[in-house]
Amino acid sequence: MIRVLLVDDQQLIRAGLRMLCDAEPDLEVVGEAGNGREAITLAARLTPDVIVMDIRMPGVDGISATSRVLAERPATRVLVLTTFGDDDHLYPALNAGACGFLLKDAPPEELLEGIRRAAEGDSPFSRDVLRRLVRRATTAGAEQRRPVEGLTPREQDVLDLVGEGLSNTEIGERLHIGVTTVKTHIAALMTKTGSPNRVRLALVAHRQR
Amino acid sequence: MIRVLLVDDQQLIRAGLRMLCDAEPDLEVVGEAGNGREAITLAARLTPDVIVMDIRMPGVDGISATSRVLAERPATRVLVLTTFGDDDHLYPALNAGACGFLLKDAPPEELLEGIRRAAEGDSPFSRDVLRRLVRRATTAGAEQRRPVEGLTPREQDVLDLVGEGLSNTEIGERLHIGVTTVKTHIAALMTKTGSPNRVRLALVAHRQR
DNA sequence: GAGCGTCTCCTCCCTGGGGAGGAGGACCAG
DNA sequence: CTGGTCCTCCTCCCCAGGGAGGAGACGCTC
Repeated sequence: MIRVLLVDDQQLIRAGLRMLCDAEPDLEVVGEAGNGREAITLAARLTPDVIVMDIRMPGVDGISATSRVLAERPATRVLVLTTFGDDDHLYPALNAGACGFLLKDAPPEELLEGIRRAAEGDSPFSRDVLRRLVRRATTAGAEQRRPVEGLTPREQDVLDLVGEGLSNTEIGERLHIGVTTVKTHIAALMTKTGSPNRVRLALVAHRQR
Repeated sequence: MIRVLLVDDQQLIRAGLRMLCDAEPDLEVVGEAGNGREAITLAARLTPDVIVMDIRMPGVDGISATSRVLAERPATRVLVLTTFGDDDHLYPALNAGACGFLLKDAPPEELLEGIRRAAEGDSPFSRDVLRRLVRRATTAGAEQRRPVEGLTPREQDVLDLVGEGLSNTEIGERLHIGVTTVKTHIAALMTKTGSPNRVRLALVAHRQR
């Protein structure tokens, strides 16, 4: 028997979710909360297995409520159920410790299955939320190394140090070369990378690593 | 009926997978490949719905084979099935266009369910692979905003544009303020953030977002 | 009203960044 | 040997960047 706490500011939605869960033999709705503050107190008192959590709520929102609840009882599974799957809500929710993220336009079976999977320790995500997650993880990983073709090894050294935020004299000292030499390399780097100023060059250095 | 192509260099595993799939009424194994090269040619000839792809193979590996296959037929669903769930394989595979990533130590039902979900356009992931994906996406997302205490809103505006690599005059034009005002804000930013020069300031801006 | 913080802008000054152009020495391939 | 690339360094020049210091205007709170 999976003990569920429903958190949503619209009682109509809460009622719908409760009916949905009550029809399942393995799900038991142990309580309802209309905002984040109620959710925190009810979670502490009722110790549910899974919390179905809305994000946009008056007062304490679902993100803060999630981190507060998990600070008290880390074993609780928080499943976010919200209308929009935008990144502004997704990543803060995951950072707060939510185990899954479903959209309200999903079919009811997906929610019920998501609650069960959450209770089992799995992480249920709606299809396009998962797609967004993958894209973020892969684009973050794709920017690992992009060699910026055509740089001489010495220019690469200088570029790295520019990316560290060093001045020309500091770069010269670090590489044991004169300041004018550093300037020469930097001039070459700027033309090669098409950077109009030093800060852009530093950004290129960062994008590259 | 879901048409499946099995790709793995060990024929014992291929045989096991084939037996597994043949026992299912909705799955049909249309072919087997022992390396990436075979996989590419067979995928073109057999046009399977789902390819179950191993990564470590002699000759052309599963990553390259995946991108080659998807370049020809983008609608193909490639489901990676491998022994180790390390990041070295995961992100290249996703970048290559794999739709899912399962581990070989998963229960057989998970694989069968994964093939069905892949065919439906979903993205099946093993539990700990998904956990790794979430962690990467969130740690990448955790660096969104770290407010750098004590900055006025206007200073924050200027800091953002410095981070973009704009010059003082460009910043002034963008914010509709004079260059000297920009200088004032930047001076404040440098003392507040402890940056000795503009590039370091830009790095602070980037670390913050 | 006094005080405070923020935004705006000013002047004076000077160093460092950045463009243009040249030059010598080391190395390697044709 | 010659031509090429790369690294090194030079001069001349200009201006954007950056420090110091002051000041007026607005809006807030006490």
